[in-house]
Amino acid sequence: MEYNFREIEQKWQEFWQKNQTYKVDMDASRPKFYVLDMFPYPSGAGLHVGHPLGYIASDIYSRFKRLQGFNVLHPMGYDAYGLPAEQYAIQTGQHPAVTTEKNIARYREQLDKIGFCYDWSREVRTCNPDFYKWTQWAFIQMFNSYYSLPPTPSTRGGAKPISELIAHFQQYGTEGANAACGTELSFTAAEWNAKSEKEQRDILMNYRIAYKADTMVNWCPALGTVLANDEVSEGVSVRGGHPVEQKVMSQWSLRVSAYAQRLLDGLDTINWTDSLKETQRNWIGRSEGAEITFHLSPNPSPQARGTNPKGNFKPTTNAHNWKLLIEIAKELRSNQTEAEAILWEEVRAGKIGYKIRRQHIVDGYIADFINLEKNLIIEIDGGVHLTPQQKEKDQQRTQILNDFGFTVIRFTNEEVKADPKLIASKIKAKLDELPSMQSAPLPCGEGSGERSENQGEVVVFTTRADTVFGVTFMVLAPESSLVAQLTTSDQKQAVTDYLVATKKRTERERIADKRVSGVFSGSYAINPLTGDAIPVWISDYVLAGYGTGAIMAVPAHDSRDYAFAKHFDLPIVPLIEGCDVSEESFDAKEGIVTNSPAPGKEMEDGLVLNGLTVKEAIAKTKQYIAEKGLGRVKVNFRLRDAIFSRQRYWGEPFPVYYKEDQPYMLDESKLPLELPEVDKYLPTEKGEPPLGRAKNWQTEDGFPLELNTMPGFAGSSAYYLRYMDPHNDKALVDKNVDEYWRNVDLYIGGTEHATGHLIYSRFWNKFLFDLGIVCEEEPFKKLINQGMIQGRSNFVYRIKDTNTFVSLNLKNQYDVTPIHVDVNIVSNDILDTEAFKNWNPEYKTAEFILEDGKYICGWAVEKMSKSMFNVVNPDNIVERYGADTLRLYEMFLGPLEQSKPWDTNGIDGVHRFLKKLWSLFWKEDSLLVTDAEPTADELKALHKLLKKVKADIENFSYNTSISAFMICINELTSLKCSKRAILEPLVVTLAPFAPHVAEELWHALGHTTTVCDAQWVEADEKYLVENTATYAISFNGKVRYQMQLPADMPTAEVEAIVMKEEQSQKWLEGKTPKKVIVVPKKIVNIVL
RNA sequence: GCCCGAAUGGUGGAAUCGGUAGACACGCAGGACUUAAAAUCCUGUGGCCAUUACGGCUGUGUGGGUUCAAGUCCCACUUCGGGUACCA
Repeated sequence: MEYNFREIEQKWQEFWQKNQTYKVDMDASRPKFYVLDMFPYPSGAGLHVGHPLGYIASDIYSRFKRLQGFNVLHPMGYDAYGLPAEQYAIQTGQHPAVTTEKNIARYREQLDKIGFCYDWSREVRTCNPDFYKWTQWAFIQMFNSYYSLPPTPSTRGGAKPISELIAHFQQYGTEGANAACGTELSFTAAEWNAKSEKEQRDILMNYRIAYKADTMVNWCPALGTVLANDEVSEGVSVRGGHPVEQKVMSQWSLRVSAYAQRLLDGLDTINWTDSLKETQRNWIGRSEGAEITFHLSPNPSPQARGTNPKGNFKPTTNAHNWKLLIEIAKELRSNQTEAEAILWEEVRAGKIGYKIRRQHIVDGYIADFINLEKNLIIEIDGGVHLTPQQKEKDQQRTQILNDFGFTVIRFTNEEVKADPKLIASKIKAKLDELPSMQSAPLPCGEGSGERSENQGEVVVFTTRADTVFGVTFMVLAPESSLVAQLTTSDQKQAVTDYLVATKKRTERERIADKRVSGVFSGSYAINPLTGDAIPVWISDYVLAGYGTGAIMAVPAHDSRDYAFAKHFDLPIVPLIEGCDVSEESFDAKEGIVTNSPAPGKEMEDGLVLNGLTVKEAIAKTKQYIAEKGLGRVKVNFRLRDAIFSRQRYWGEPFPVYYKEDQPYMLDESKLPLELPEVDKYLPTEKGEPPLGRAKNWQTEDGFPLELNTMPGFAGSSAYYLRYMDPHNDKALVDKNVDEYWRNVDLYIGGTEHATGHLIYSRFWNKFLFDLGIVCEEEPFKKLINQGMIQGRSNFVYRIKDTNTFVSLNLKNQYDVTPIHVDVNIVSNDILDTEAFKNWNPEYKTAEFILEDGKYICGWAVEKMSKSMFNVVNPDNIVERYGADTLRLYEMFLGPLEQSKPWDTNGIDGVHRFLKKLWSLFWKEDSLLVTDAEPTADELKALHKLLKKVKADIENFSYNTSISAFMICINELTSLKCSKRAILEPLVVTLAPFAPHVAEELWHALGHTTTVCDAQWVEADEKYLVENTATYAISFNGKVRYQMQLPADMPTAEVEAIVMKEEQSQKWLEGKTPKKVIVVPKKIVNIVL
């Protein structure tokens, strides 16, 4: 009997289907094991040989576990929503549901041919309403939840109903609320209760886990849509080349950042590769540091006013006194005189038509009242001002202030108390007559009732608090809200130009680009530790989304700051003893601190870091700024909230409607909210997303429904739970079912998901865990990354301007153009010239210059893609060699995790292996299997294999286990062994790898039930004992000859024998060895 | 730019804990069988130099280092692949 793989494979695939061999049910009597593949996106191109790589690996593992007695859940489904289907729909007008359905059918057909042990009764598709119902349901739960932060570091926070937060606000306001939020708010219970429903809902958005907020997007007006960074290059869309700009858009987001610490901590509990965990750790990006507040220099500097040339300016505020004065000003504000209090009531909140501030610092003085628009200072004098000395001092002071461009008017306490309204009107009259100052006023100090804490200061986050003495400038992100506030009128044009330029660049371009760009805002800030005034710049190397959107620049110790400082000629102050910053910054966190403070700039009660190590200095600075109220110690995460809206058609609709512009959730009974039909898959004329085209896209009560849809990761975030209980319409997953299957024991998929899907689904699962829906906090216990299969392209070489093609090794004699040729008409790099002529009409008349009668093609490793003509379909391979050969060959190619090019060339080897295996059983039509007793050699060959294969499967080193099979079959073939006692365990061991041929041979051996339910055979060490060992005898590390010695010979004896050995004498050259090293059973090294 | 991987014959790869580099397979060369081809089987196959040898030298991307011993550990670099937040 021939090894007829086509017949065999078809027969057993039908058998498995008929017997429902792969159907799985809960079974409390057996331990569970859940093996999951990352489900595919069903693209129009069909499955290529790269896809099954991971599926085969997981299939082998599933079958192996089943042989070991586990109840194995191994499902498959489709990630069916996505951009390519939508793009195709836009181009062809075909409904994406139709093309997706077609693609899925093709995928399924291809998958079925490979003989996977999936339980297809559990299939899920993310685009099915009964699946996305639960995606929508989870979204509603997230909207109705907030994240309760842990009150102490040792306790843990979690998602809680938003109603609990509302109850807290009603009773206590924000005090003690401890909720993760977007911006920190502060209000009392009374204030909360006084707010309208709309105001309350607006505030709650700041706390919900699914919330709507303004975010920056790449907006392409011409396409009417938002683009990924991928789709934008040099400020224009990759598709069509239309201009793209950064735009603010209100979008749904998920508060993933609230889970940052738990996502980080959870990594320690799961069995993933270190590199993948490291990637996630970096992505989450926890940094411990400090937030430091830099107050703005309160009045425009001469430079900003244009009176001093650059480089020769003098800050108007007496910078060294700033820190001191701000404290006094605060104190004065709370201890103001009676007259000041009375007048304040008359002029505050713009009552006289001008904005008046009080206790404002100007130069070395604190002005009682000030209007910055017209630079008017109003002083209220008490009794002391009447003495002649004081009068003189006041005169001097007035003079100085006049020099800075201020007008000063004075009133006495008595005048104010007598008629405050009169004084107020006098002030107004004075203001009316004064001209407006050229420079825009700096908002600083007292506001007029609105939230004003952040006005007049820049808060930065730094992990290098120790470098605060080396801060020589500050940089704001272009998107920072402070930019508008801090830009002086002189700089307005330059800043505006810069912002326009930046708007064209995507975030990635900004990060990747080393070119330095930036613009001076015109304003100065005060370094709280040195009192120095430092310029505030704007540059796109600072990102709004990270930290506070502003940095303190320390050019001596940060390379980006260094490049910026060099470019704009800003000072660089080294802070580490002995470091050289003439060529580059010193970024390392090591060394002894100096220049902190610089000699001669010490302040009384000031911070001194000199002489400390960097580590000590960081700790000391943190402590200092916390104590002095200059900032606070803070943990910052790089992980951002996930933007959850897409302006697309082909995605899950949001279960959201709008009433008076406020989003509300649909009632759960209305789920699923099904995706409506639209006439075109394009944005509307108004620029709304495609759902804006849907008719009657509203609730029963007539409220409009959300027009955005959910992103790609929505459906993939909890699909592994749905497989457990795929037909449940009462719950995402039944509690008992979840408690049986718990979580995924083995997850196989590509590294490209490391920071997307694998973060989001961990977040999603933790959220469900907090709600008590699932019993495990981590979804994927063990994760293996499969490498990418790259394409191996073939080339033919056309002689220029002819239709003649020259073989690879002769091409240098001609002027040729390499042309991609379909790899499917090339075999072992030899072109099928007839097939080539028929491949493309253009080549119908092609002529060839051959070498040795063959046309040899060139080759290169490239991405597997249609345009390179290097796509290899698994169907073709299955047709030619069978599924078992494909399975073995994919695994034989190399280590699972490594990327490698697909090259069909080697496939004959594994096919030959299967034929050799077959010929151990069959010679023509007679079965060779006997019941004779196996010999020691035969048993050794088998048990070597059993041991190796088990260890290899557990290490996912499938390529070496296939080598082991080949070695074993080669040995058994030369031993002419066809004994049942050997072949039966061999078949069971092979069954996970090549299930069809194993099933066939299993039945040939007389079994009537499936080999899938056979029992795994364990290796027995007693057959593997070696009596002798081969020693490599080396001199100075170079192996010179080999020697067989008893395996249990003591090392001293080995040494003695080797030294006496004749061959050793030659290498010893009469010398006495300095040292002899004997490694038992391995090597002897003689050092001369 | 930043983060994570990878690099070994003509090719895919092996070497599991620092101990004989190249297992296994492809390809290639030579041979057997055959009218011939396919299939199958046998032999050889990292490079260089010798072939009188059961011979010598060299060799795991590059340059250094640690060690009796380095593909494996350390430092610096080169090239390639993946990710970089709206491809999936």
